[in-house]
Amino acid sequence: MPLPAPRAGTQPRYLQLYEVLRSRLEAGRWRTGETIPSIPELMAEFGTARVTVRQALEMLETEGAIRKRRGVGTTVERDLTHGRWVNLPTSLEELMATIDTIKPQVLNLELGATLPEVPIPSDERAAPSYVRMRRVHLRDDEPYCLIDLALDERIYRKRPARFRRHPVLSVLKEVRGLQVAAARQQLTIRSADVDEARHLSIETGAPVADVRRSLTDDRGVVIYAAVILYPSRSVRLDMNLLVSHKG
Amino acid sequence: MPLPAPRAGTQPRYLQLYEVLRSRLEAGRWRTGETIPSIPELMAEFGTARVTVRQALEMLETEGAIRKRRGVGTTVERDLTHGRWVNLPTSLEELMATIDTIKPQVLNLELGATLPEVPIPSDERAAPSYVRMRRVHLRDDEPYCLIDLALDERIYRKRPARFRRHPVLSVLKEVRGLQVAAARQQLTIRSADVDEARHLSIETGAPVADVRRSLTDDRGVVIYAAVILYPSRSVRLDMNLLVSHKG
DNA sequence: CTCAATTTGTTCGTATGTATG
DNA sequence: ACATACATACGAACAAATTGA
Repeated sequence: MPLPAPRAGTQPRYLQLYEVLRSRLEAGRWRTGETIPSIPELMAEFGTARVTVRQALEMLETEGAIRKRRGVGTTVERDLTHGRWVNLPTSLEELMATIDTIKPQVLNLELGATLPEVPIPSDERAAPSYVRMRRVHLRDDEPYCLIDLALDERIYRKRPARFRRHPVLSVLKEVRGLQVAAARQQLTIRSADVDEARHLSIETGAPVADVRRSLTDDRGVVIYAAVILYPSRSVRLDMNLLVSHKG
Repeated sequence: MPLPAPRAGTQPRYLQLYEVLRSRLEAGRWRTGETIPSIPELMAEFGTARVTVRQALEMLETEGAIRKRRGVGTTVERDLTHGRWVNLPTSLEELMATIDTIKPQVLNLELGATLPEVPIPSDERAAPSYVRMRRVHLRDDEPYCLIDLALDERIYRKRPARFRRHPVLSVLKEVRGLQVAAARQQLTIRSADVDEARHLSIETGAPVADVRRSLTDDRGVVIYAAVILYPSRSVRLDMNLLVSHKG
């Protein structure tokens, strides 16, 4: 009597296996040229059938990450350890130093708008009106983040064209007489909605890093607020834990 | 002619739908008692069949998040907006202030061990030997993080029992004559390995937040290093962007 | 009270994907 | 490669509860 296929999870086995093996390659468990565990070993470790292991390995081979050779084993072909991460800025300086070469693609622009849903302390208040833009940022013609931002309209009017065509924070430092008194960001992981997934070329429901930022001037007015979405696999955060907070 | 089932992605449709709807509930799109869109509306929005939508809603109903009533519609039962997040510390003070009530469960303890794979600057060096512990931290008897840590054995020997039974960093502040000169942490999102998933009661391949921390003393010796894994859905990071780095 | 519209519940048949042995 | 079992997903038709005109 054939055993029923006991599905440990919801994700197909061969994909789980693919993800795990790819993670290991990215983590550098084996060097380029080294031999990874044999198919029987992987069968034992993951408790799957031969065909299933092969299916996962085939995906990696198609990517050019590994190479299978009969009688030899499976070797690492391509170095995946330098995975392409977006390093999320953790200070205002870093944030404003964003490379100016990024060309945002504007999906949507609205004047006289309100703030997006960003956590704001009770002692801060909104500006009379904002420009609201929804944009996609591309890197190598691949979308890598989706932004819904609001900028104090009075500031926007000083350099509308530049604000439309460049990262807002990098333009902000050109504006004279602007005093940023508070800056915060909050990161959580959640599922991509249908249209969010479309803009980022990922799957609906896939995990994304949801980053919410706000900048406040010395009068307690929120001059900038944004919700930024990244495919979570491409996000990295480096934090210096020895810091003193200003203000 | 029945259309072939076009699988948009790899994750089953009903799960994608479940994730998205749950995210919307967590984001507070509808208040408790309010009616969410009808099944035909959801069918149209997501482009799925009736049964598939129902399958996703059933999962939410099982959780007690919603309630479906024939002829009436589907209403929000439980408030998911106050999701239980683990707030990741972003400074050493916060890190050391960890509540002492957490009871780690030790999976593994090894003396005379080496450092885990944590990014270390070239001007810092390892201690002669470390205690290496693998532990699971529980909250409400539910596992919420998995730690693989290394602590300078000379420091461990000063209070071995306390170091075994409590969060290491909270015990570290009791050690006299210790000068922490550098502290860093790095966060990335990746896939859970087989045994990692088992310890965290999640599925293999599910996204996890991989946090790597290190502490260095005033002589440039790495006294503590750890790889901590959280189910990524339960992680939140709040950052003050206006900081000045010490050192 | 009746009727129609809306909403969820149930059940077919069919096709395809996944996984085993 | 093959036979088998189970999961996923669609579309369609019909049933049952609720609401309001």
